[in-house]
Amino acid sequence: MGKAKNTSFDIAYRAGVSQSTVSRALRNSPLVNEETRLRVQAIAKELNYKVDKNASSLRTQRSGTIALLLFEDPTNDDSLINPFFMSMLGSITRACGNKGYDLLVSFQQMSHDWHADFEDTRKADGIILLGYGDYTDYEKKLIQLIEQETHFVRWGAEVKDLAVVSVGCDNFQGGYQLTEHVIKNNRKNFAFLGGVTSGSPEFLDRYSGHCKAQTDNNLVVNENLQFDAISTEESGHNAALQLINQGGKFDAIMAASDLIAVGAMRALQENGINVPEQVAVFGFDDIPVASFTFPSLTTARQDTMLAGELLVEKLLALINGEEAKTELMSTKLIVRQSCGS
Amino acid sequence: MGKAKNTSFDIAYRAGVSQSTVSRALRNSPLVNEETRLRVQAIAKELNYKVDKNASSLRTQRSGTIALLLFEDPTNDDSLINPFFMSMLGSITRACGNKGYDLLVSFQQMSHDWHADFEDTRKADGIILLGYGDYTDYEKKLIQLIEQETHFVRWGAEVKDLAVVSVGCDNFQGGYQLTEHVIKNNRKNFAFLGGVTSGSPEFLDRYSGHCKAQTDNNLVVNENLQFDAISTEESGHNAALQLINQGGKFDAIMAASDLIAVGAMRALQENGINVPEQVAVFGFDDIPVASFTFPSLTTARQDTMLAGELLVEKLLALINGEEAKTELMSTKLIVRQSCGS
DNA sequence: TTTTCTCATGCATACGTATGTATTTTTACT
DNA sequence: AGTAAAAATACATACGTATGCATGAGAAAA
Repeated sequence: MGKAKNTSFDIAYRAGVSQSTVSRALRNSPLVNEETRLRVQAIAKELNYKVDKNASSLRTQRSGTIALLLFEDPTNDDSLINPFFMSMLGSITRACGNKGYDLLVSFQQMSHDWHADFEDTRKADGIILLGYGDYTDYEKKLIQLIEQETHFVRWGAEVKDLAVVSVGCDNFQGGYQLTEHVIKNNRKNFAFLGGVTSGSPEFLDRYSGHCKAQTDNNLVVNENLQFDAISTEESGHNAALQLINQGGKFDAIMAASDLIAVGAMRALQENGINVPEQVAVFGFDDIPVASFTFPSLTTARQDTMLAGELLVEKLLALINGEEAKTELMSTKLIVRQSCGS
Repeated sequence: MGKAKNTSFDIAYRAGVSQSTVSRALRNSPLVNEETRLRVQAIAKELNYKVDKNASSLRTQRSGTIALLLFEDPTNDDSLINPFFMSMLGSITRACGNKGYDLLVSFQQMSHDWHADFEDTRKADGIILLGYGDYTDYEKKLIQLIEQETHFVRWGAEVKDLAVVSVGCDNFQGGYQLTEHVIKNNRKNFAFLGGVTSGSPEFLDRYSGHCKAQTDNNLVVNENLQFDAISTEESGHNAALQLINQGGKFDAIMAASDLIAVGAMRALQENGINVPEQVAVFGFDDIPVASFTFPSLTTARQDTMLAGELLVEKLLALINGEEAKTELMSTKLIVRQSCGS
């Protein structure tokens, strides 16, 4: 039963060397003779010895871990997490793995007083912030993080006037591209579902691109056809009902996100409005659901794989004291059935 | 610039006490006078002092962290992760948070030689295993974990003859319940899409329940209408095409998972077969997509919230040297449109 | 006043590793 | 062979915390 864990001293004893030599041998230090190194490594493997990360981290002041803070909408108290962020989570996990880092995941309520002390406690070397949310408190927190000299990067639109490294997609371009595509399909009267005045700047950028595409094509933006919505199916459903009930004409709906689009399509179908014949609908994100809806959803894809890699890459640069710049990725138009041929 | 991190010694100095008193005060030890405790805590807060988790873990041999190993299908090399497990991940994260534990997430290929040394390296106090997969190598690994006295629990069907704590859902009951429901809707000729002989025992249990419901209702199981599929939309699509082409009659399809069902519905619609009028389709899991498909999918819900809580609860019990038993959760029939009224 | 006990605090140490410095061994050169 | 340089190894220490043990200050008891 005396199953005390092996330490580097045990390995040292068996190999007939000192503990320091063991440590160096296992880290492939050039200071140690090749023969001894191989012998030590063989013994370590035989005894199934694993370096104690706590001791190692304590000594080196490096944890080899990155923390991911995922902000949830407080509205979703059930387990349904925004699928887009889930996808991001997947790619970030992979990117971390490729770089030899572990990933600590923490869900937080944006509204609550979230804790980002993973670096203070030395549990992580840096932090990735993910999730839309109320920007008023958010910025305060960012400033706090900067003051504490925490290493972090974030997903989303650029934060102006703050020395924050962000990775985001070009929401303006995405909105423009989508709208232009639908205009070419002979739609002229656009409605927009998504919070523009309040809420996330991402939605505002999408809306701006959406409007610019219209004016560039000699269409007049009808601001009465814009209805606020947050990124849930239900909210999209509600907004679409408002739109339907207000009476004005429209033959296309841009939803600020795919979830909103899905909810909007449901509302339209419930009201006997045919998609895409009567009304074209398109979203943003290209979440997995988008290809399975009926009709399948035309949308703008954000490259989550690339995003994850960039986030991790830039964070590691910061951790290593290097420079890192905010980066905007372009989106890709995904044409499916919901906007006609 | 000399921004050396505060240690408990710094707090001690300011408070005019010893480091040990600081440590005790911060951990609310009854050994320390209330007045001093409050004073120390106030100073710690003022200096934004955070306990160094590495040092703490090294000393206590407890990390306060749980590792989650998520196995992916090697087929999915793009970022699309099984949405069911994503949902589980969400609930596990939450459950960990509620218990004051951090969560380390690691994606692994079941086929590769996965590493589960988080406990050996003291990065985690225990491990949760999640994901279906090839069981041949899997069991070997489990045995290895047991031999190393690693604390772990897993999601899935009970593993017989092994002292492993599992949390799973009653796949047999779920298959039975679903099938019985559809039989009541006057369907008589069932097809089944999902790997039964090879692959995960979960699918086999669902199939068994499915068959039992038929025989209990005086129907004859047609084994020719069973086609293998893994849990992806594409695989479901392929299996359904095989089913359609083989010529035999069927008026209902049970898919071993929702993703398979979604793919099957696509295949049916492509072939002009109406769901649910001509063929009823039902799945298993109740992934988010299930409610957004057209027609929306009748399925069996696994309570991922409860599952996550149970997994964490049982793992913590094991870590604390207490007993923990394997537990089977019942599924809930979710009636939607894909099987008729 | 002396003794005993309780309560609060300080001292000393160990957790397991990584690394600067000192020491020994080997090699190279005169 | 003798010395200098290089290579390989050992020694010693620090990372920051938690905790057993010793100590000190009062309070209560004698």
